[in-house]
Amino acid sequence: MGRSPCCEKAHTNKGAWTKEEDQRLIAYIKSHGEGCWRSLPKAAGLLRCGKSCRLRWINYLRPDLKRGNFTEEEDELIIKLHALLGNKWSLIAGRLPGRTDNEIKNYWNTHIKRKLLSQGLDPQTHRPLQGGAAFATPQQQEAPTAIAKPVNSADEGQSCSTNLDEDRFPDLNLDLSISLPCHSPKGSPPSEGLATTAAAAATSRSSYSTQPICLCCHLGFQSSEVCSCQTIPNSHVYRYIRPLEEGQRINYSS
DNA sequence: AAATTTGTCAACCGCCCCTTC
DNA sequence: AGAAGGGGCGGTTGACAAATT
Repeated sequence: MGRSPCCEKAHTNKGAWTKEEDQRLIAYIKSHGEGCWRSLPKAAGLLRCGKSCRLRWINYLRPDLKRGNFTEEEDELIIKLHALLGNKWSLIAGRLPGRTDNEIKNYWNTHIKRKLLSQGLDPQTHRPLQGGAAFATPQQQEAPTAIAKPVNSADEGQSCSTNLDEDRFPDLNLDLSISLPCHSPKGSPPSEGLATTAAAAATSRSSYSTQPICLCCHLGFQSSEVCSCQTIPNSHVYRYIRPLEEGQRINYSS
């Protein structure tokens, strides 16, 4: 019994994608859209596993990808989001438009981990390593005992914010009970946008709150260019983060 | 210049969750 | 209600490039 394999492995290519395969995949998705990944390879004339096609598209071929080096602002956002969410790369990626979970995961493992270690921080817990007093971000340096507790499976979807956390980490609200507005007119779902879908998914099992929540504000970016919650006329519309324009920087000054 | 080490990142693997029947 | 299928996620691997010896 058991499950059938996701594809016929004997007749599929593996390894690096060729330009021709890329072109085939792009052309197919352009004309048919993203659909059933399982049947896509055959339909597109590709000798690839459907999962492989999906991964290639999402991580490399998608037109809205940002590419290029991570900015300092993105660094800080990743660190803060990781402190909140743990290794939930897809959720973190959802707050960084143009970045993929794979890209962020790689970046974390190759750069940020080392950066945190050099600052005397445990990359997993964000707590100071033995006897260390260093902190990850300039803002965190202002709260030398602040510790962000990563979400674990037990408390995922529940509020993890405490008064103690708020005292320790004034600029980083750890309340993860981000949720859909229960008073949303006609029960309309959160609006479009990359950033909203992940958040909605992350909270789909949690209780509903009555206040719209801006993740930017929660992460201490409320006065930055990134945060546009103040300017959104419809308070029912969730815009956790606005994509940075090319070369745009977050203004930390408050 | 060649050999070795280290770093980076695209891609794969296996598991889990959600949806459908 | 439960099994099966499909998509998505996180961890890991391996190929390649760059740096060092």
